[in-house]
Amino acid sequence: MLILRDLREGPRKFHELQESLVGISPNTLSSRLKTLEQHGIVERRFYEQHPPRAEYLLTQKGNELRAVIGALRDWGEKHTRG
Amino acid sequence: MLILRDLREGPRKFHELQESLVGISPNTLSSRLKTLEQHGIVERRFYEQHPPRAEYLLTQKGNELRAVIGALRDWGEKHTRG
DNA sequence: CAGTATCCTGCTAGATACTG
DNA sequence: CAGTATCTAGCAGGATACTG
Repeated sequence: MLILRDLREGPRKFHELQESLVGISPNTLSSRLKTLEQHGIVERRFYEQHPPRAEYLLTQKGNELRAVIGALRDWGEKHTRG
Repeated sequence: MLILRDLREGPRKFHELQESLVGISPNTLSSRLKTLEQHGIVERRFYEQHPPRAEYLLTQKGNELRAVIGALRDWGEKHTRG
Protein backbone atom coordinates (compact mmCIF):
# COMPACT_ATOMS: atom_id res chain seq x y z
CA MET A 1 0.00 0.00 0.00
CA LEU A 2 2.77 2.44 0.84
CA ILE A 3 4.51 1.72 -2.43
CA LEU A 4 1.29 2.41 -4.29
CA ARG A 5 0.73 5.56 -2.30
CA ASP A 6 4.11 6.81 -3.46
CA LEU A 7 3.61 5.78 -7.07
CA ARG A 8 0.33 7.68 -7.23
CA GLU A 9 2.42 10.81 -7.46
CA GLY A 10 4.50 9.64 -10.36
CA PRO A 11 7.33 7.27 -11.26
CA ARG A 12 9.80 6.47 -8.54
CA LYS A 13 13.28 5.02 -8.51
CA PHE A 14 14.34 2.15 -6.34
CA HIS A 15 16.32 4.26 -3.93
CA GLU A 16 13.55 6.86 -3.73
CA LEU A 17 11.10 4.23 -2.63
CA GLN A 18 13.61 2.88 -0.18
CA GLU A 19 14.06 6.29 1.38
CA SER A 20 10.34 6.88 1.56
CA LEU A 21 9.52 3.50 3.09
CA VAL A 22 11.66 4.02 6.14
CA GLY A 23 13.08 0.80 7.51
CA ILE A 24 12.43 -1.40 4.50
CA SER A 25 15.36 -3.54 3.43
CA PRO A 26 16.30 -3.76 -0.23
CA ASN A 27 15.36 -7.41 -0.57
CA THR A 28 11.94 -6.76 0.88
CA LEU A 29 11.37 -3.80 -1.41
CA SER A 30 12.59 -5.79 -4.37
CA SER A 31 10.30 -8.65 -3.50
CA ARG A 32 7.27 -6.40 -3.14
CA LEU A 33 7.93 -4.68 -6.42
CA LYS A 34 8.25 -8.00 -8.19
CA THR A 35 4.97 -9.20 -6.78
CA LEU A 36 3.24 -6.00 -7.84
CA GLU A 37 4.80 -6.35 -11.25
CA GLN A 38 3.65 -9.96 -11.56
CA HIS A 39 0.15 -8.84 -10.68
CA GLY A 40 0.24 -6.22 -13.39
CA ILE A 41 -0.13 -3.34 -10.98
CA VAL A 42 3.32 -1.85 -11.34
CA GLU A 43 5.55 -1.52 -14.38
CA ARG A 44 9.31 -1.55 -14.19
CA ARG A 45 11.36 0.42 -16.67
CA PHE A 46 15.02 -0.32 -16.62
CA TYR A 47 17.64 1.69 -18.43
CA GLU A 48 21.02 0.08 -18.93
CA GLN A 49 23.24 3.04 -18.40
CA HIS A 50 26.00 4.04 -16.09
CA PRO A 51 24.83 4.46 -13.49
CA PRO A 52 21.87 2.16 -14.15
CA ARG A 53 18.42 3.64 -13.72
CA ALA A 54 15.14 2.00 -12.91
CA GLU A 55 11.72 3.50 -12.66
CA TYR A 56 8.57 2.06 -11.23
CA LEU A 57 5.17 3.33 -12.21
CA LEU A 58 1.54 2.33 -11.99
CA THR A 59 -0.04 0.44 -14.86
CA GLN A 60 -3.62 1.12 -15.89
CA LYS A 61 -4.72 -1.59 -13.50
CA GLY A 62 -2.61 0.02 -10.82
CA ASN A 63 -4.02 3.42 -11.56
CA GLU A 64 -7.47 2.07 -10.95
CA LEU A 65 -6.41 1.39 -7.39
CA ARG A 66 -6.25 5.12 -6.80
CA ALA A 67 -9.84 5.09 -5.67
CA VAL A 68 -9.00 2.50 -3.04
CA ILE A 69 -5.87 4.25 -1.83
CA GLY A 70 -7.66 7.58 -1.84
CA ALA A 71 -10.58 6.25 0.18
CA LEU A 72 -8.21 4.66 2.64
CA ARG A 73 -6.17 7.80 2.98
CA ASP A 74 -9.29 9.86 3.64
CA TRP A 75 -10.40 7.43 6.28
CA GLY A 76 -6.96 7.40 7.84
CA GLU A 77 -6.76 11.16 7.97
CA LYS A 78 -10.14 11.39 9.58
CA HIS A 79 -9.49 8.79 12.24
CA THR A 80 -5.84 9.15 13.05
CA ARG A 81 -4.51 11.55 15.59
CA GLY A 82 -0.97 12.22 16.56
CA MET B 1 -11.07 -7.09 5.14
CA LEU B 2 -13.26 -10.16 4.67
CA ILE B 3 -14.78 -9.70 8.11
CA LEU B 4 -15.59 -6.10 7.24
CA ARG B 5 -17.02 -7.16 3.91
CA ASP B 6 -19.41 -9.46 5.74
CA LEU B 7 -20.34 -6.91 8.37
CA ARG B 8 -21.26 -4.38 5.70
CA GLU B 9 -24.41 -6.39 5.20
CA GLY B 10 -25.46 -6.33 8.83
CA PRO B 11 -24.62 -7.86 12.20
CA ARG B 12 -23.09 -11.29 12.15
CA LYS B 13 -22.65 -13.99 14.76
CA PHE B 14 -19.38 -15.69 15.50
CA HIS B 15 -20.30 -18.92 13.79
CA GLU B 16 -21.71 -17.08 10.78
CA LEU B 17 -18.41 -15.34 10.26
CA GLN B 18 -16.58 -18.58 10.72
CA GLU B 19 -18.66 -20.26 8.06
CA SER B 20 -18.22 -17.38 5.67
CA LEU B 21 -14.45 -17.10 6.14
CA VAL B 22 -13.76 -20.61 4.98
CA GLY B 23 -10.71 -22.12 6.63
CA ILE B 24 -10.33 -19.64 9.45
CA SER B 25 -9.77 -21.18 12.85
CA PRO B 26 -11.72 -19.93 15.85
CA ASN B 27 -8.70 -18.50 17.60
CA THR B 28 -7.71 -16.54 14.54
CA LEU B 29 -11.22 -15.20 14.07
CA SER B 30 -11.44 -14.31 17.73
CA SER B 31 -8.11 -12.53 17.57
CA ARG B 32 -9.09 -10.52 14.50
CA LEU B 33 -12.39 -9.49 16.01
CA LYS B 34 -10.66 -8.34 19.17
CA THR B 35 -8.20 -6.27 17.22
CA LEU B 36 -11.00 -4.67 15.21
CA GLU B 37 -12.85 -4.02 18.44
CA GLN B 38 -9.79 -2.44 20.05
CA HIS B 39 -9.46 -0.19 17.03
CA GLY B 40 -13.06 0.91 17.37
CA ILE B 41 -14.07 -0.51 14.03
CA VAL B 42 -16.26 -3.35 15.22
CA GLU B 43 -18.63 -3.55 18.16
CA ARG B 44 -19.35 -6.73 20.01
CA ARG B 45 -22.74 -7.31 21.60
CA PHE B 46 -22.93 -10.26 23.88
CA TYR B 47 -26.15 -11.67 25.29
CA GLU B 48 -25.86 -13.99 28.27
CA GLN B 49 -28.49 -16.50 27.42
CA HIS B 50 -28.69 -20.18 26.81
CA PRO B 51 -27.38 -20.68 24.28
CA PRO B 52 -25.19 -17.58 24.45
CA ARG B 53 -25.41 -15.17 21.57
CA ALA B 54 -22.89 -12.69 20.26
CA GLU B 55 -23.23 -10.21 17.48
CA TYR B 56 -20.59 -8.22 15.72
CA LEU B 57 -21.39 -5.03 13.87
CA LEU B 58 -19.65 -2.05 12.40
CA THR B 59 -19.24 1.10 14.48
CA GLN B 60 -19.53 4.52 12.89
CA LYS B 61 -15.80 4.45 12.28
CA GLY B 62 -16.18 1.02 10.76
CA ASN B 63 -19.05 2.14 8.60
CA GLU B 64 -16.85 4.82 7.16
CA LEU B 65 -14.65 2.07 5.79
CA ARG B 66 -17.45 1.13 3.41
CA ALA B 67 -16.01 3.45 0.80
CA VAL B 68 -12.70 1.62 1.01
CA ILE B 69 -14.23 -1.83 0.90
CA GLY B 70 -16.53 -0.80 -1.90
CA ALA B 71 -13.72 0.64 -3.98
CA LEU B 72 -11.66 -2.46 -3.43
CA ARG B 73 -14.54 -4.75 -4.32
CA ASP B 74 -15.17 -2.83 -7.54
CA TRP B 75 -11.53 -3.08 -8.46
CA GLY B 76 -11.46 -6.77 -7.64
CA GLU B 77 -14.55 -7.49 -9.70
CA LYS B 78 -13.11 -5.66 -12.65
CA HIS B 79 -9.73 -7.33 -12.58
CA THR B 80 -10.44 -10.81 -11.36
CA ARG B 81 -11.41 -13.60 -13.63
CA GLY B 82 -12.32 -17.10 -12.67
C1' DC C 1 -23.01 -21.27 20.87
C1' DA C 2 -18.94 -18.76 21.55
C1' DG C 3 -15.16 -18.78 22.39
C1' DT C 4 -10.01 -20.02 25.02
C1' DA C 5 -5.64 -22.90 25.53
C1' DT C 6 -1.81 -25.11 23.56
C1' DC C 7 1.20 -26.48 20.19
C1' DC C 8 3.61 -26.01 16.05
C1' DT C 9 4.94 -24.63 11.36
C1' DG C 10 5.73 -21.61 7.53
C1' DC C 11 6.32 -17.29 5.88
C1' DT C 12 7.55 -12.36 6.21
C1' DA C 13 10.90 -9.39 6.39
C1' DG C 14 15.04 -7.21 8.76
C1' DA C 15 20.33 -7.41 8.97
C1' DT C 16 24.19 -7.82 6.53
C1' DA C 17 27.24 -8.48 2.80
C1' DC C 18 28.06 -8.73 -1.96
C1' DT C 19 27.65 -7.96 -7.51
C1' DG C 20 27.11 -5.91 -12.41
C1' DC D 1 22.56 2.83 -8.63
C1' DA D 2 19.92 -1.23 -8.36
C1' DG D 3 19.53 -4.80 -6.88
C1' DT D 4 20.70 -10.37 -5.17
C1' DA D 5 22.32 -13.88 -1.59
C1' DT D 6 22.17 -15.67 2.85
C1' DC D 7 20.82 -16.10 7.42
C1' DT D 8 17.62 -15.74 11.05
C1' DA D 9 13.96 -14.35 14.35
C1' DG D 10 9.41 -13.35 15.28
C1' DC D 11 4.88 -13.91 14.64
C1' DA D 12 0.56 -14.95 12.19
C1' DG D 13 -2.33 -18.36 12.00
C1' DG D 14 -3.92 -23.44 11.31
C1' DA D 15 -4.95 -27.91 13.99
C1' DT D 16 -6.80 -29.66 17.79
C1' DA D 17 -8.90 -30.06 22.17
C1' DC D 18 -11.33 -28.08 25.81
C1' DT D 19 -14.73 -24.76 28.79
C1' DG D 20 -18.84 -21.83 30.56
